Amino acid sequence: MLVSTVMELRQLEYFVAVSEEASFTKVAARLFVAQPGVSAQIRRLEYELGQQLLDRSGRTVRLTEVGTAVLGFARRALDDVAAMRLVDDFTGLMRCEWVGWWQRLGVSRCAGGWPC
Amino acid sequence: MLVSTVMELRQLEYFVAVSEEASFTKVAARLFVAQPGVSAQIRRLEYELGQQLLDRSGRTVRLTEVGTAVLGFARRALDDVAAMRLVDDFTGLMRCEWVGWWQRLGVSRCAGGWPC
DNA sequence: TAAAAATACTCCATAGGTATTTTAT
DNA sequence: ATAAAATACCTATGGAGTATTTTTA
Repeated sequence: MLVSTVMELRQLEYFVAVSEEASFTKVAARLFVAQPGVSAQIRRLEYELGQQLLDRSGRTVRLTEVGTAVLGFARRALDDVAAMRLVDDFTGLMRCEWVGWWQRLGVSRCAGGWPC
Repeated sequence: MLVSTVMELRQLEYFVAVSEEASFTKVAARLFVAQPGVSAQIRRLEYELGQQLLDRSGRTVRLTEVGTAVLGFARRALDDVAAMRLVDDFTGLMRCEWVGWWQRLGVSRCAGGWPC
């Protein structure tokens, strides 16, 4: 029984992945973790938000209305974390060559203040 | 000795708080946790990013150049998570009355596609 | 009946607390 | 000397794995 939880980035990663794969099992394989772990983490995320994000009835997993809205913010949060990892060790500026690579992945937002 | 870590939202919260309070001890008091926990979490964050975010030499804690850059993305990630919690249970749309409150806190970005 | 998700359970990593030491002014 | 951060140590929570059951088309 769930009592209290603290949202974790891992939960957002799993949720975003499931929204793409439409399958807990496939996500588990893709992320090299066990399927029950994916189920448990996403369940905790839903519990913390107090809302059902995924519709598990039916053979394929589908996003709920709420899940669709939450997904956008989850992606943005993960994008921010990804950008955080691209800060240059020395200058504190974004590494432009990496930003290019990063943008090719479809990340659309620009942090502003970049030297590029 | 640190071996492997997974970034957590708690670490970002602590880091942002320390950047505001300029003190591990004050943040611990403000967040109702013990000071060594704050130290440990921020140390893990620095370890994972491979970069020093805070300058602890001197009486007051100061952001490094890198820390300043990372701080912006940490704030954005936490803003995204905050927005995630404002998705309406039923409609999947942002609760506008809450967005107003939220914006008053100084959160500047707009998710787009809001009904308001 | 076959697939996929949920549940039961066990174990171990680690987050956090208390106590103490180190460091810097 | 004092205040703040780091370190040491201990405990307990919970994250992840394996095995199994439930559910749905």
